[in-house]
Order: sequence, then structure tokens, then C-alpha cells
Amino acid sequence: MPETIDIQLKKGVLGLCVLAVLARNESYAYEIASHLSDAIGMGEGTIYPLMRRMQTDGLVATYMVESPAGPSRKYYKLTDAGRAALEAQRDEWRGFASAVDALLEPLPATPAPLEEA
Amino acid sequence: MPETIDIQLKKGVLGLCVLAVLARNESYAYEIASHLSDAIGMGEGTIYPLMRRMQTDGLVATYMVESPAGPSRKYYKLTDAGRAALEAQRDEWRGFASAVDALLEPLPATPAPLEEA
DNA sequence: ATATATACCTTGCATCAACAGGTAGCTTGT
DNA sequence: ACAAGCTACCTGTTGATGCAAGGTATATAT
Repeated sequence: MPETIDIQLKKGVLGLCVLAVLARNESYAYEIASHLSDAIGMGEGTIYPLMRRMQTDGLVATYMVESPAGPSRKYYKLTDAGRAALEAQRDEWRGFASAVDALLEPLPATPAPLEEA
Repeated sequence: MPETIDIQLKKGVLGLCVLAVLARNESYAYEIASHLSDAIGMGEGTIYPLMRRMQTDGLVATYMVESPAGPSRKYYKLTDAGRAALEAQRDEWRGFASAVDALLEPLPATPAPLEEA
């Protein structure tokens, strides 16, 4: 993977990635950001507006946990709506990605048409 | 694939799709639009600003062809820069899509850790 | 008191897909 | 001659989202 991914490619995908990360384990924003920074090069500061939006949309719920070092951490977990959104968006992503992959495949070489008798 | 794809998912991807379509055959905008409308639900009117941008970026060259019905058609073909962009963007897309797919895979169940003796 | 690391957050900006609204040419039918 | 339908093209405005600059705050170590 190149060092940086075009910002536009990530549009609309980050929310799905957050849902997928939270489906594995409950997590706090800074940790999710670190995860997604490693996986797909997402900027750290991107996570907070995104988590706020997802909370507003009812896809996640939050709770605070004391940290062993530094300030308290705001943990996130999926709601039922979040799980439903994950399924729907995963299917949508897979359909879309498959369609794009199909476009990117070169067509098999077609034999030259036979000359008319 | 659901009836409609989230607009945000298409951000940044349409140019790559156009390059891929033109790698197969030279084509005119309306036809490219029809192709991409079928493949990934792109709106017809979206094609013209996109083709203009790609032409400005030197990725495509154009020529006019009389049409058997209706007005003349503006055909597009890839330039050398366009072919290079196709390769680079295809690699970028594949790396990105693979990374997203990896995030979407559920982790294998991990065995419970053994209790300490 | 200061430095460092962790953790959180808001806001303005850039970019691009959508699409409304439009022009124009050709064919066919009246 | 005109209207309708189809093909083909095009621009400007809008809206959504990722980015990143800039900031606050807490805990630990020195």
C-alpha cells in the first residue's frame, strides 16, 4: 500500500471501519484512531467528529473509564442500531468494491470476428 | 448490490473507473456514463465535470466523431499519463480495499487463556 | 514548575459527486 | 413547418465528509 491513501477514497468508509473495530472490542476514540491510522492512514484528529456523528446517529453508546496514565478515556460500544448499520454498510461496501474490481479487470481477449463467406 | 450506493463511497473512485473503462475501449462521455450508471450507479450528469477535470489533468485526449443519430460525440482516449495514473490508482484502490476488507473480517475466536498454576 | 505523553475536542477548509437546469442536433411523425 | 422524442453535451450550486490546525486537560516524571 502506498504511503498515503487519497483522502477521497476514505470518504464514507471510515464509519464502517469504526463499526467493524467496535464489533471486535469496545474501545476508546484515541485507540480506534490509532488502529485506523495503522490500517488505512486515517488522521488522528478525524476520529472525534466522526465518533460524535455516530453517537448522534445512535450507532454507538459511551462510558468513561479511568486511565492508568493520562486523562480518563471515553469508551464506545455498538448499539443495536450500530450492529444493524454494520451489516448493511458491510454488504454495501462489498457490493460496491466488487463492482469496482470488476471494472478494473481487463476483459479477456476476444477472438477476431470471422470474415463473411 | 443495494439499489443505491452511498454517494460518499464513490468519492475518489469514479476517475479510476473511467480510466479502466477507457483502457478497454475509447468511448464518448454519454456512453461512459451509461456504463458507470449500470456498474455502480453513477448519475449521468456527473460524467462531464469529471471528464473535463481528467482532460485538464492530461489523463485523456479527445476527438469528435459524427453520430448516426443525434449530435456529434466527443470521444476520449487515455494518454500515457492516463495509463500511468490507471496503474497507480488501481494499486492504491486494491491496497485500500484489501485493508478495509481485513478490518471487516471477524477475528478468529481466541482460546481462553490458561489459568496460572 | 516544567516537560512529556496520553486523551480529548472544535472549527474552517478543500474536494468531489450529485443534480437541477439548460443547450443543441438529428430523426420521425403530423 | 413544427412538435415530439431521443441522443449528447454542459455548467454552477449544493451538501457531505476527511483533514488538520489549533486548542484544552490530566497524569507522571524530573
